[in-house]
Amino acid sequence: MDRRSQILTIAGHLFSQRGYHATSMRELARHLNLQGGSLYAHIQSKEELLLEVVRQAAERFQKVLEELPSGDPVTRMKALVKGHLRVIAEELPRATVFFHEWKHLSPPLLEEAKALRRRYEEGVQEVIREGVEKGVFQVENPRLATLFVLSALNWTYQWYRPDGPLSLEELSEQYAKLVLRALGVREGGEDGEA
Amino acid sequence: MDRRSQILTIAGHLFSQRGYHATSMRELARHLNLQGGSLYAHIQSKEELLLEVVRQAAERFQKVLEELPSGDPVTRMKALVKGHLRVIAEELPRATVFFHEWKHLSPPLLEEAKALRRRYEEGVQEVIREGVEKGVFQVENPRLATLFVLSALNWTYQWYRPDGPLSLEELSEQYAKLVLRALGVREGGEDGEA
DNA sequence: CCTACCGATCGGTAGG
DNA sequence: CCTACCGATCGGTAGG
Repeated sequence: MDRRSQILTIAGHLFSQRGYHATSMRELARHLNLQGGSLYAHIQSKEELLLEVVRQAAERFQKVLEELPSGDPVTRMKALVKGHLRVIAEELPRATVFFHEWKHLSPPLLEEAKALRRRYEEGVQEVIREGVEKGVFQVENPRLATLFVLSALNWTYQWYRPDGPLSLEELSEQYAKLVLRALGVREGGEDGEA
Repeated sequence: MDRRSQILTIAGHLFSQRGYHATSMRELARHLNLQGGSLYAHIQSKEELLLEVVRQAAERFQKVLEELPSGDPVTRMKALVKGHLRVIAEELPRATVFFHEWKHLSPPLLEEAKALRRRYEEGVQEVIREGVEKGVFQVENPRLATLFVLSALNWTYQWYRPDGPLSLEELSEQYAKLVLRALGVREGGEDGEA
């Protein structure tokens, strides 16, 4: 891992824990055994650092959408829920920055962050819309259903901890069931009762 | 509204928009036509201000729990969803601070904020647990179901805007249906189809 | 990657 | 509630 990647990783940790504005460049430098000013040999500005972390997270989430299995909407939705939760589990700091700290970017860079988030949300919306069109999902308002699902998914970064009581596998299995039920899918997938 | 209440209201707006650390006391003072130092005639510290805003929001959310109708779990859950969304609609800045900015408090005050949030979350959990015990809600893991519902509810402050396409009434009606379905309640409440 | 520094701004206080 | 101020810290740069 080159120096710049190291900086990005530590910046992700600090931004997610303390928040963007509460993290100073000197503090970041200290974690890398550098002097404050030395950071600027590798990066342009604090804000560029924030955007870069957002980009890394966006890439991971986007990959989940791209690697979704083709097939019936239930299978796709399950894979989406599991993939989303896996990214959060594996990339908690970056995911946190993606969900929150992006707001502290200012106009030129802010637009890119918004676009990255919008792109992902539209991907989720597409999966749901497909299911509705095929009559598999039964919801009155697909847009609202999407917001509901995104809300349930996104907020998980607030409470999910890798060392929690539920394994990622169990968690995402059950979470997928809850999502599918909300979307009006009648019980009885591959594996039985509810 | 006395001066202190005004300060708290504007602080809520600024903290929710720019974030706690990105809001300076001078900026807050400017919005109140004061000099920076004059704020300290009414408050003790910036951090006390943050906690106070959290307290105000917590009070509103807690009131929703206290005023829940007694009766069957479905009715109670519906009222909870509607009440929660109404607080977010009516108190968006304070709600935002309650959901996010509280993290920037430090240890003595932080504990109180955590306790306020925990109390509300346990209230929600109780409503769900009741429904499960009475056999009205059908979920494998009540704790996880609670986290799911809280996630769906809490994240709404991120996208709900009072001037959006859906009225609060329509929104919360449909949101309640999605929540109830996720909790395994079969269709057909007071008002028909899905 | 360090040393040394820049101007700006921060939260908060004293004294009136 | 204002004026005037405190020490600390901020993001970033020059020059090596």
